[in-house]
Amino acid sequence: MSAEINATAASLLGFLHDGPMTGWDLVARAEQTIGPFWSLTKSQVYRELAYMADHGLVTPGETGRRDAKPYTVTDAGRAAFAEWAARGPGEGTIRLPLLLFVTLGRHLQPGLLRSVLSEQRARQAELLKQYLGLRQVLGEREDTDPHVLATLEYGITVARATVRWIDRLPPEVGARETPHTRR
Amino acid sequence: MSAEINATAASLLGFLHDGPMTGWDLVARAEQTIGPFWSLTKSQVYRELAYMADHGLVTPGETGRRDAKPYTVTDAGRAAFAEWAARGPGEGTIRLPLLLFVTLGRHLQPGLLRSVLSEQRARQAELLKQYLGLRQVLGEREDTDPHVLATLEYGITVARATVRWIDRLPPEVGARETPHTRR
DNA sequence: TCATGCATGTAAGAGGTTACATGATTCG
DNA sequence: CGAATCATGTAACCTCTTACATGCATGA
Repeated sequence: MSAEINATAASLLGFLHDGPMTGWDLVARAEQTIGPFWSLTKSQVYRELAYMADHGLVTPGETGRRDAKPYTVTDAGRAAFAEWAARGPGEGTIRLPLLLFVTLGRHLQPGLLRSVLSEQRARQAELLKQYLGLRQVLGEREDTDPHVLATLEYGITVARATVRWIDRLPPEVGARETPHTRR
Repeated sequence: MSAEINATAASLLGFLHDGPMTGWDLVARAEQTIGPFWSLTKSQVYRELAYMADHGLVTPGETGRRDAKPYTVTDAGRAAFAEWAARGPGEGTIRLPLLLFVTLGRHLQPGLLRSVLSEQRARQAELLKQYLGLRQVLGEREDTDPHVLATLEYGITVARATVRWIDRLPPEVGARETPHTRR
């Protein structure tokens, strides 16, 4: 049994399966391939890399230009990754501030929820446009990993669903003092 | 300017706008009305209640049966809530382990991703069924807050979208060693 | 030479989870 | 009387964010 790792470390190990990378590379890679669904900061990355190096899951290579320190995944690292994967993705904690906002809409200043929703709609529509553009580009390349494309597809699906959800919200949502509030 | 509060405290304050509640009540209420999109634990609830009582945003009432201590929101509390609301919901950090899993699918044991996806599909379908039943029940009652209903509607929309997304995934997703992996 | 991008890290604090500990009340 | 539910809280730990600090390399 190898060292236990968390999902953050596992994501780094996963990326390292494609070859040695520096912390900086990893941040960029995560941002590009799964940014919208898996946030991580450089602080976390350097911490997890240090932890993993300590436990022999990765080995630092020679420092290249500009102090770049590439890490390579070891056999133990691959084993730890496989163990993490075998545990499955779990349910994960979901915290969507927008939904909290909507739920509490009854107690917000008149108009606030409405403006927040229209802003969100614009944001999601913009995101959708970007995703569609990206799909176009990636879809044309032959070396695109279908898994990455699938993630993108999820983004498209959800962005689209969110926009439609906002459009179909009843007019009472965002209105002040819905009947049942009175007591 | 009143004390700064975080989204967790704000959610509690929001719920308290409907009348005094104990920590226990708040946990239950959150679970019921927004559970799937806004997780919180009792540890957090008691911590935030203590903090807010300290800062005069809520006042504990007399201990009722079984040590139940109901909290009432104060004017300062309402002000703090309004300030939080004025800041808007922000973008929020999203971390969906399933999507990370899919992204890294190329490096998973053959079949693992496939089984994870089919399990997720079942889970989402089950969730969808529950949501639809709940909508039926809540929709018939006249005192249902349309905002709560709207949140539920989002759950339905996304669950449905997720199921369809899984159903439409190309066969390569979950398969071992897609062409571009070879180097 | 100066701004930008590459590159690594530390420190402090906020937020969130899990396990532990305790006790009252109700219902069967 | 015993199990389930109600009810509060603490302690330890993990994770994540933000701000700070440093320095090299490249290109305009």
